[in-house]
Amino acid sequence: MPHDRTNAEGATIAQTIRASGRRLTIQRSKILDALHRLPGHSTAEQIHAVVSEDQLDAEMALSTVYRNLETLVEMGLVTAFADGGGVITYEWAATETPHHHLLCDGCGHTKEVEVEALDALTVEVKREHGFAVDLRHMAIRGQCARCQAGQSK
Amino acid sequence: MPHDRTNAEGATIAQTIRASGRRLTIQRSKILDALHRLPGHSTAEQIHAVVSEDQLDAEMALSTVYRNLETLVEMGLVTAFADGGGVITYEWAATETPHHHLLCDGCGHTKEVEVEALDALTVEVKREHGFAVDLRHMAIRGQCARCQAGQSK
DNA sequence: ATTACTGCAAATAATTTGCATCTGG
DNA sequence: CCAGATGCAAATTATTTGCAGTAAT
Repeated sequence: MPHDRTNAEGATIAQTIRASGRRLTIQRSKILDALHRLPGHSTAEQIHAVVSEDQLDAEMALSTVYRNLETLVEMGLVTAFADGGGVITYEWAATETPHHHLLCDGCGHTKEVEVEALDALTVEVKREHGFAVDLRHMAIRGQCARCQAGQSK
Repeated sequence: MPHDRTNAEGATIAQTIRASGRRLTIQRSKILDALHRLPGHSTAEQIHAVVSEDQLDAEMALSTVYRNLETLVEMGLVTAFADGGGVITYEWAATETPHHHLLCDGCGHTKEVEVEALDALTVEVKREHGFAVDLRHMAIRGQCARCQAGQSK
């Protein structure tokens, strides 16, 4: 079902997983596939839905999705991101284009953008505090243009 | 018990609250007091604890704390901030010095800092996307110096 | 054969909500 | 007096965990 994807080091994901003493189960494979196919950030529920879509075999347990996501994050294959509402979203780490999130407090909408100033920020924070910023998790909150105009709460 | 604090517009908090058709109850007053006294970001539980400290009268319900915090956020007197773990922290909005949060994904520690590059970021995002960044909610995630060195997960 | 992984159901944790009662203005 | 606020307990939501059975290597 998953067709030999490769990671940053050129090894297949399957190899990477087995090399860490873990197993490539059907469910893990499906989750990997879903993550790879889904565009942006997805919740565990969404991933579970996608995975349960091709309902040829039995539905997988939600807890299995959670456990796998945790494992994959641990392995660095997936990144987790908690936006402003106790909901965690996951994303395939190899997604090439780094992007950032404008999160509107007014309407709740999210927009993904590239922000040059973040490079400067990364450098500054590293120099001043020795802290290595992970831009993939950067949520920029505020008010979108629309919400600033009409205070449409 | 609370001694006529004033908000940005110079009106007393009490006036501001009443003007919005709300009432200044004893519990609201205590919560306001706690928020004002507490230094940084506090969870609902922490605020509840502080408020229940001066145990002269009955303990207030946790739900009352939550409801009040929601109301105060709505009124703009308090800001809410969700860091990376489904936990919301609240803070008195009038806290003068704007600061930002370095959130280490390794050890989970938070450090508050000032980052100049964020001013540039604010300008850029506003110009390019018309989005008004709210720096009070800016969480910068990554790895602190310690965790980068020894990968003490 | 091991032992990691899965499913299921029950357990948490944080926050929300329904409702009868109380109280500030 | 009466709408907004409170207390309490039950309900949600998102996620985690224990355990016995299943399957990947």
